Amino acid sequence: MGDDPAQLANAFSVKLRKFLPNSAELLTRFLRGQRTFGPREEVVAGGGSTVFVMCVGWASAYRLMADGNRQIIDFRLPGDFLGLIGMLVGGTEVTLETVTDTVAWELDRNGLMAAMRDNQRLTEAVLWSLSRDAAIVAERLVSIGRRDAVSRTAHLLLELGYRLNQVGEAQMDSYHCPLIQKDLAEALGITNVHMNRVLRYLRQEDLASLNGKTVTLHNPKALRHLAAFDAAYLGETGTPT
Amino acid sequence: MGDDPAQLANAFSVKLRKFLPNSAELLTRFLRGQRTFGPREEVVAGGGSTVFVMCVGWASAYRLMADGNRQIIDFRLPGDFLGLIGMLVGGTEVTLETVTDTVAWELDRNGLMAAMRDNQRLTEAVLWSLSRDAAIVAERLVSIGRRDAVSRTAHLLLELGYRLNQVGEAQMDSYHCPLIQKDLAEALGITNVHMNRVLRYLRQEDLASLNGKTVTLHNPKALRHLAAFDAAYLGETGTPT
DNA sequence: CGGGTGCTTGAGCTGTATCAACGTCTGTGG
DNA sequence: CCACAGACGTTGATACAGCTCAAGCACCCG
Repeated sequence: MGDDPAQLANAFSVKLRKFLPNSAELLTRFLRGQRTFGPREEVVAGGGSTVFVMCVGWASAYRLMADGNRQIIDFRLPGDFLGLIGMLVGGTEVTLETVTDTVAWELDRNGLMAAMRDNQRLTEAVLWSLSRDAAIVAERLVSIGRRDAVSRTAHLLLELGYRLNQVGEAQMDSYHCPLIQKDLAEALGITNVHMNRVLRYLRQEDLASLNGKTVTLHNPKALRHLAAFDAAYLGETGTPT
Repeated sequence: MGDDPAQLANAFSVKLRKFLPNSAELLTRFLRGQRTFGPREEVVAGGGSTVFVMCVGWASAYRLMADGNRQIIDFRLPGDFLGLIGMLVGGTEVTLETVTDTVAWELDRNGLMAAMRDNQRLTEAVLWSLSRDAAIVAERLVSIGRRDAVSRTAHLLLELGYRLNQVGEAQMDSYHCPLIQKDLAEALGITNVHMNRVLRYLRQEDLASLNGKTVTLHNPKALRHLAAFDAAYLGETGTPT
């Protein structure tokens, strides 16, 4: 999957298909333009207030602390909105940065708001996306608050797999993951050194491994049990993996 | 604050006044009824899919873990929606429970969705509320992920003060807080024993205290510095406290 | 006045952080 | 083709924030 233009908004369409049968076509109406970013590049609006839709690549939303530490709030995958939370509540001090080469659509905020007035399904799609994003953040909050580092890691690896699967970018028990150990650590509230030890443990126990940008879930069932993972918050109905 | 009917939806009106000049009147159209709950009572929909708006009292949204531990995701105050996140993404495994005696309005989900079609301002108000709720959860995620227990606590006490202040339920540097130490601990990802020690520290350093259901911020400036608190994510513009 | 609920404190333990070093891969320029 | 630099991964030793277990205290209410 890559720079095939026909596929650019595919993830978005797939993700929101139950709300918006013709979502990609619809977005075109208030599209400001298609933007491309290199890896580890900050994503900023071209001017005025905008929202992005991820087409290709991974990004992260994070908070930079005064001491230089980062807390990654969420990873953004193809089909996800970027900057939706900050669209209405300003000054949230959250930075958006790509992980990989990225292609995104830049949407006009006012155009989007106006279109929502005419299209009930679009309104539901945006509300649903926002709710789902909030649910994902809440789930990570639960992880960091009440699960140990191993369970947290298992939970995140499963979540990413499910989310990629929902937009057709994951095989059964493995997927491409461009994150480095430091990224995972910063998302899970632990240090990169400890992240390394946790990954070693998961590898030794034959549960999961991250090798050469590929995550392999060697024992998804045990992982789900270990992390008490329930995909309902992602809008899942069944259990694909 | 209390059982004055005219004031019931006051907090909601105040909070959303920049979007909805006549919010309370508007909600009446798809109001299912007014519900009252005792303290520590689970809030469940009367039937069908509904959303609540808090009028009087405090509540919490939490996840119950398999081992009996709780992670409180957010406290819900007067003027806040209750169950908005779970409205569209089903089965999120989040329980809603009151802290105090509570009065809430129960709204019909479909009525709300329909009203949003006709009223752009209502759409913005709901989106804004959802965004703000998400921002609050994200902020707590940052706290738990990258701040120590003392800073986390300071941050939460400040946040609650600001949020209450926004709906006219907090004095300058103190407010009524019905939470017990265990509640705070469960929101901050620490144990109640440690919460106790943290509160003692804050008291000894003359920073803040929780005494007899009253939070007093003895040194708000130092607290804000300690927690690197910036109220922007709450939709603040200035600094009221 | 007894029991429950919440608060407080102590002692010891553990999961994770910190600090520091070394290994390994990859791309780059001489 | 080698040498080098830089980024990432790995490992060990030690420190400490916060957890667990346990006990006692203070208050409120029936």
